[in-house]
Amino acid sequence: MKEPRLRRRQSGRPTVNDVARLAQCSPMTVSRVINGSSGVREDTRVAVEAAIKELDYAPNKAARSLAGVSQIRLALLYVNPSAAYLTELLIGGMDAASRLDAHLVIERCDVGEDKEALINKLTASGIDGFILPPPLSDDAELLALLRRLRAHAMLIGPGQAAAHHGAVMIDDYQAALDMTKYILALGHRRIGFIIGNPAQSVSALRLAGFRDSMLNAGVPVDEALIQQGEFTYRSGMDAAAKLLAMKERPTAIFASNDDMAAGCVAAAHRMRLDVPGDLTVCGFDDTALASTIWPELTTIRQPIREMAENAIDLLVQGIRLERQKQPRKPRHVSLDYTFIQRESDGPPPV
Amino acid sequence: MKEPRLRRRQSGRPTVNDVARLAQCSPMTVSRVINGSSGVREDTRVAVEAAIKELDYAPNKAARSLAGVSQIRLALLYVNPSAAYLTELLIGGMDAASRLDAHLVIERCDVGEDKEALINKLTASGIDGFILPPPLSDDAELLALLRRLRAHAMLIGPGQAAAHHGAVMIDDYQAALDMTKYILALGHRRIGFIIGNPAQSVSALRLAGFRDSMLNAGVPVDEALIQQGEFTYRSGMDAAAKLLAMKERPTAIFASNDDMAAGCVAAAHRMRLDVPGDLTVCGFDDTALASTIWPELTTIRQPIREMAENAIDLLVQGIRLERQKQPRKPRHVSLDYTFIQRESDGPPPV
DNA sequence: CCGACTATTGATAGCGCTAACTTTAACAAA
DNA sequence: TTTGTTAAAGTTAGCGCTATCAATAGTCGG
Repeated sequence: MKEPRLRRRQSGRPTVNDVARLAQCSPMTVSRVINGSSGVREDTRVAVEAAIKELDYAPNKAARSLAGVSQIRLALLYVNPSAAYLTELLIGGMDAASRLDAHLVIERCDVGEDKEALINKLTASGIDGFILPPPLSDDAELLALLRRLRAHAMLIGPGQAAAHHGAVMIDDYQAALDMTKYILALGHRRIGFIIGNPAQSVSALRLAGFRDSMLNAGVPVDEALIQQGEFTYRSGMDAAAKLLAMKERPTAIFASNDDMAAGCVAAAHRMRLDVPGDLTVCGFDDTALASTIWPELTTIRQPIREMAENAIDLLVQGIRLERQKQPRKPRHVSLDYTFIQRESDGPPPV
Repeated sequence: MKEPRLRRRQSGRPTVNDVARLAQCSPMTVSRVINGSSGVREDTRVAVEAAIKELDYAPNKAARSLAGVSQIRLALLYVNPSAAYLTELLIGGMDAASRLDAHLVIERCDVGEDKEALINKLTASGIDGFILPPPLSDDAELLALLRRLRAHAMLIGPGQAAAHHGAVMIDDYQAALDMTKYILALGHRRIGFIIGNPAQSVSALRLAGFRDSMLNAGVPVDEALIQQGEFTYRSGMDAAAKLLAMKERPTAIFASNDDMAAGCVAAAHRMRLDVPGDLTVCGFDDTALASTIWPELTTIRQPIREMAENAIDLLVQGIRLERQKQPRKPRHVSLDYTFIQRESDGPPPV
């Protein structure tokens, strides 16, 4: 008679069998509960869930994937590796992906690139869904392409929610409204505004928020004080130079993002204007730059990390549902922004 | 008589069995070759390797990890989520980790935090190794702690290689030497230098590079032109303000990082000095800021992504070797930096 | 030339989970 | 009662890989 071989249970972790024993059912039933399949009586499900909780059981990922539960693979596309929000996006994304047991790949998608080829390559390599941060979330061509391919996609911070894709955003309009209201409350009346890159639809929203806030306050908008920028430092600096060269110059400038606001500060300094003594400057986004420069910028913070987490949650959920033959329905969520008051604002000079 | 069940081979991918059949051996032998175990005759190994290549076989990760090859888990610690290099570090790290089939977790390690508790928690949760970017790579206490715990760690860009941990770095001394040589070649003689945060040892290396380059060129160093900074924009601005207020002010300033260099530019602009017309400013690191502001900074680029990849490669290698009972020996590699010439330098004013 | 020994290779049995199929239970219809 | 029908739970058989042990071939001294 042979000796039985040595068991080689890997970790001390409980398995489906342990749970099954405790819940007095078969491992298969436990598996069904875990995967939320139908065909489990309510009381059985409760018993199994209790056992899972008691043992602090967590399914072994390798085993599931080996047994055929195909893993969800997501691609996070980016354009500019030094975009300030990318780090937070990655951290949030990786976190959510590992929590949901999805595989996340990061892929660069440059401006000039053949996007169709890239998407096809990724789809062919088994990518089930895409996360698109700005400015890709505003790339109509890309969105149309993804729609045509019936690919799952989740947009982060798009100006307007594309009906066919899910999206996670903040209320840019309301945030700009709030910021303007704040600047008005400081006593400013001549307020300059620098519009962002017109290709990104948040630019229009932020401008609308500014306009409506002025309107609400009954302060007429001097169109000369509204300058076009393109979200770059340089464009902010140039726009501010124009504004500050006017004979009746603004006492405050609200730039549609932090880079441009930093450019405003630089322009002001070149003209020997003190910020915030002679000029209030406010930004938008709370990127690293906002708290790097001096004075640190008063701005609006977007909860980037949380947005990434939400995007991945919803995307994974959507893909899982579709795999269970449920109809697809893109979800849109709006998260709260935060007003960050720092050192670049103050009352108008007397 | 029963019908045989449906096979459920998952993907079209070849398996060990396919390789074994082609190489005319058992799957076990294939496995041995894959894992580099000893005890396989040379000609057998060659045959198996050929078969692997022919079939373009890649082992199934889930199956291996299920079968007991324990996965390597690494933690990348960071302090400041908006540190400019973090994105590149993450991208490089994720890439390498997924290529090597290691699991990477990203963990924040704040300044005030109880590092011992954090490390213990991570170790307990099965982390096998740590990646430490600056400034953690210079945190003597943390390094000593890791050494005490006999944890694997890989430092990124530390000033001096800790003997007990591996490290990936560039030659900061040589880079500073090169930059200084470049500034000298432009014709500058009165060159200001802003030292970085003294707690990070790269600061001393960069200073030494500057000094030696001046020495080599036979240009005496005016100690008044060497100012202490702390790697922040504000400190760079203040230091530059002092330098530029001198009656015989420098015609060039070499700041030990980009944030400080950006501060220098701001200080110069406030004094109505043109950069580079009246003042040359050079930075170090090529962070996003360097190409955000105007004028864009001439600086030194560190190959951050590549450094992260190397760090993970070496760390995984070290851990694998130790698991095969080989002695541990920390490896240090030095990668090439790049000199990036942009718009912030020029000949001294006449 | 034989047994002891070593270097290779092979056979077997899982790792933890789930797809596919079978059985049992439960109940309505005939 | 018998039979059909369906819901719920159980059985079986792997997924692709490797640890462990068994077998085989080759080596060497006596």
